[in-house]
Amino acid sequence: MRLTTKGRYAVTAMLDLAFHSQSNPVTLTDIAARQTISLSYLEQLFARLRKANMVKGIRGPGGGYTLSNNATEINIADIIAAVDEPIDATKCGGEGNCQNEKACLTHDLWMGLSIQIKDYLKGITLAQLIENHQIQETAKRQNGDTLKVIEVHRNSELTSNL
Amino acid sequence: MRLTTKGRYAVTAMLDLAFHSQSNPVTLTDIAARQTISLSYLEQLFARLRKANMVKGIRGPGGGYTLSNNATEINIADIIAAVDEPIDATKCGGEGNCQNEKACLTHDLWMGLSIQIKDYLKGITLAQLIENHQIQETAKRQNGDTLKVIEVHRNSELTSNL
DNA sequence: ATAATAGTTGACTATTTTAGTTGGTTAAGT
DNA sequence: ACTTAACCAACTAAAATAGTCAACTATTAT
Repeated sequence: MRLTTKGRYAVTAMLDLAFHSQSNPVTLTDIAARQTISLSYLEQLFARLRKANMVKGIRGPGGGYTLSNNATEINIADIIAAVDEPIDATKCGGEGNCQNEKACLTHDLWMGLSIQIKDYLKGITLAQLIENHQIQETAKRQNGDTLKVIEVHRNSELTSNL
Repeated sequence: MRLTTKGRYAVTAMLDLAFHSQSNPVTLTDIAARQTISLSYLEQLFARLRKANMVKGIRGPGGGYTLSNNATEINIADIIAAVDEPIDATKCGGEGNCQNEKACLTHDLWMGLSIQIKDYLKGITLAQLIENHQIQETAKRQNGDTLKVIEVHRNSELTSNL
């Protein structure tokens, strides 16, 4: 699992799409303008998203893109995986043909962590992000807190969960 | 929070260090050989890790690097942050001087997610990764399962936690 | 003292990825 | 027909990643 600006663009664009494609398809031109991403770069990203069957393109006037599935079905890990082709991560070819066991050990550890991160992002959907945000917005309005609204998440269950 | 091969190298090297620097300092040459990372690239990474006060360099014969703190005190997010200078993520300068509220909205959402990921990685220490791995190793020996040992983590608490 | 070890520094290079550009073709609506 | 907007491919610029080279400095063993 890699997490680069490319993936961020994709997630941002998908979020934008989830927001605005409730009734009508959304054009890439609109997303490009709103999110300040170049149209052609968006085209590249959406070519991959379409291949991964996450969005549907509708041609012609009034066309644009819509989500293939409900926003509750689309998780962040899949979006990132769609645009960001994966890297092998293990130098030793994947299935440890590495002589020294200890050499592979840390690769192995990283792989484990990588899977954890992926699982974590798999558990977050577009719908959750949006809904969560709205909850925060109302909370913000209620107590007038300007910042650190999001800083709530404590991962105390992690150890027990591993 | 970004997650690139650079960060992976850093985490891998730190894991290697945590393993081997129990009694004696570990040289970058050793780590380079074990993890197949070029020595000079490691030097660059460790220059940053040292500045971030995560490792101590010991000069002269028998020298090398040791962890500055106990492996239980070192979390993954800090390692990555040390080598991977952060990007702004928001086009609108950070403190939303963006005219259209909706334009900022998705940036905002991404930022929220980014913080979540960071918090998540902050909760994982080198010691946990190693310990966790050993548990899995014994489990692997016990029931002879070759693969998908790590695939345990389910994030059902996520929604409630947000 | 001196040699060996090993960290420290900086400049430089190659490769890859990211981001954007240009210039089209194809499908659908009016 | 004409417009709109997806779709497609090749190409380019800029940045990040990964690695190289060479000189230098601090430490310690002999």
